[in-house]
Amino acid sequence: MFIVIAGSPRGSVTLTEVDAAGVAAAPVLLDAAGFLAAVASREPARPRWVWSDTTLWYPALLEAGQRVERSQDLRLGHRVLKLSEATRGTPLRDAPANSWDDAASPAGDHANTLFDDGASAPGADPVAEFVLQRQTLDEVARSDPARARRLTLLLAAESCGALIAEEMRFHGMPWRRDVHAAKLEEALGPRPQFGGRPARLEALADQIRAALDAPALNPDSQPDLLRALKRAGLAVTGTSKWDLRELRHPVIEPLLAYKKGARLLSANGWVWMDAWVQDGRFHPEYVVGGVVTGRWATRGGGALQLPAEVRGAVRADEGWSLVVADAAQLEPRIIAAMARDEAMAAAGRERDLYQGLVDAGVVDTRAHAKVAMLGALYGATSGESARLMPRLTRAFPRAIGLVEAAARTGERGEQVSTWLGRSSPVPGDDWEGADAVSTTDAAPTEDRRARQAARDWGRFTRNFVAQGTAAEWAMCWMAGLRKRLRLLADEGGEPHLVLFLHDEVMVHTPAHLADAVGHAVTEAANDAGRLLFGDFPVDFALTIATVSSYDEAK
DNA sequence: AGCTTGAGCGCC
DNA sequence: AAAAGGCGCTCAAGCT
Repeated sequence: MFIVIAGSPRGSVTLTEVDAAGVAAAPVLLDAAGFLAAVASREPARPRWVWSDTTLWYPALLEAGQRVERSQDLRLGHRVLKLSEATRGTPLRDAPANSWDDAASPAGDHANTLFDDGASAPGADPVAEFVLQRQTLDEVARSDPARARRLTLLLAAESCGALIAEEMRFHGMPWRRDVHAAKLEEALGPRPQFGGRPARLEALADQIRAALDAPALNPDSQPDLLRALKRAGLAVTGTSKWDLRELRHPVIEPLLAYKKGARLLSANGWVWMDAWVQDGRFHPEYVVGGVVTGRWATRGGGALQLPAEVRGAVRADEGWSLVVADAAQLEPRIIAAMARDEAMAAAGRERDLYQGLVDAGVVDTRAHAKVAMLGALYGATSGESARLMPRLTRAFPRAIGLVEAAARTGERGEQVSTWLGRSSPVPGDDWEGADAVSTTDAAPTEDRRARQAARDWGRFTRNFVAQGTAAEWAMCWMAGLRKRLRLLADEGGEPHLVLFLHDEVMVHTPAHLADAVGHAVTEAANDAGRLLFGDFPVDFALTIATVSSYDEAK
C-alpha cells in the first residue's frame, strides 16, 4: 500500500492512499500535528510513504521521534527514470519538461523552493508524478519484466538510502571534540584567538621564507610560491607536493610540513569543528545519488573525505562499540557478477581477490594483480597496468569484455547502464568525439582532439558500469543492514548506522551487540548479492573490525 | 563586492 | 613509482 504525502511538512498536509493499480482514494487534509499522528498510526502496517523529497519531509518526522521503514522518493525516482535507457518511449520520458526535471537536476539546490508549497507548483502534484512513474515501470515491464524489476529495486534502494542519509545526519557520528582539538594543537599549535595562522604553521612559514630568501612570502599563494622557488634556482613547474618531493633543497622539508598543516587547518580545523560537531556528534549532509554514477556525495562537512589524521576523534560512547565493515575489492566482484564470469568469481572466493589472481596463476604478485585490475576498471593506457591487461583478458574474457564493451559504447557517444538501470549521461553538445573522428575532412589536430575526447569518454563509461553498480550493491547492503539492526535493539540500546563511505559502513552499537552487528553486516552483504545477482556464485567478502576508535580499523 | 576558475589535496 | 575513474572542499586569483 502506498500513501502519497503532499503539501508542506510544517504546514498543511494531504495524505492520499493509492493502491497497487494506481487508483487513488480521496485525499485527507491534515495540519502538522495531524500529519505526525497519522504517520504514527499508519506506520505499523508498513506502508510505502511516497513524497517529493526525503530531505524535505523526513527531518520533521525524525525530530518528532518518528521513523518510517519504507518510502518512495519521487525526485530521485524521476531522475533515474528520466535518464534511463530503459524508459525510452514511455510517457514520463516524453512528458514536457516540468519542475520534477529541475528538482532532479544534479545541483538539486532548488528542491526546497520548488516543493515548499508542494502541490501548488505547476506540474508538481506528487500523486500524478507517482502514478506516472508507476505507469512508466509498467510499460517497461511489458517488453522486459526483468528490466522493470531491476529499475523498481533501484528506486526502492535509493529511496531507502535517502532515509538512511537523513537518519545518519539526524543522529550524527560520535565525535570527540577533545581528541580532535588535541590533535590540532599537536600539529598546529594552540588555536589562534582571532583566526590567523597558528604558531607552528607560522614558524614553518618563517623557515620557508628564510630558505628561499623571500621575507614577505605568503606560502598560501601558489603564484608567489612558484616564483620564489624558481628564484631560488629550483626547476619546478608547479607547487604540488608530488613535484616538490623529488627536489633537494632546504625549503622542501618545511614546505611539505607547512602544506600538510595548512590542509588540516582549512579542511578539518577548529572552524570545521565548530560548524559540524555539536554535542559530541558530527552531523554530515549526504547527497544521495549526488554523483552521476549513483554514488553519494556530501554537501558541507566532507564526510566522504575524512582524512586518516582525524579519524581518531571518532570514538564510541562509553559502553558502546564501533563496527567498521569494508567490502573488499568490491568493483572487481561486481563486474565478475554482471558478466557472469565464473573464473573471476572463483578467484574472489578467496577473501582477497587479488591474492586469488596470484593463486590462479594470472599474475605473479598481489601488487601486480591490484594494478592490473585497477587498469581494467579505469582504462589504463600505459605503464605496468596496460602491460598486464592482456593476461587479465585471457583469464577473464567475460568480465574484461564487459568493461571493454562499455568503453567502446562510450567512445561512440552512446549511453551505458548499470545493472539496475541507471544510465550514463549523453555527452554534451560540445562533445566532438565519435562524429568528428568519422569525418574524413577534419584537420589533423581536430581529429586528434576528437579521438582523445572519445577515449576519455570511453574511460568514463567503462568505469560508470562498475562504479555505478557497486553503488547499487552498497545501497542494497545498507538497506538490508538497517532492517536487521532494528531487530537487534534491546534495553541496552539500538545499533545504528553512522557512516557510509562508498564501500564501507560504520555502526555505533551497544558493546554487547557488536558480534551480532558483525553477523548482521555479513548477512546483509550476502542478501545484497542475491538481490542483485540471484544465485550466481559471487562472494562479497567483508573486512569487519570492532573498535572503540575509527583509527583502529584497518 | 561577488562570482567563477584553477591548483592542490583529501577520500573511495 | 606512476597512471587511470568518480568526487568535495578551500584558498587565492581572475573575472565581471
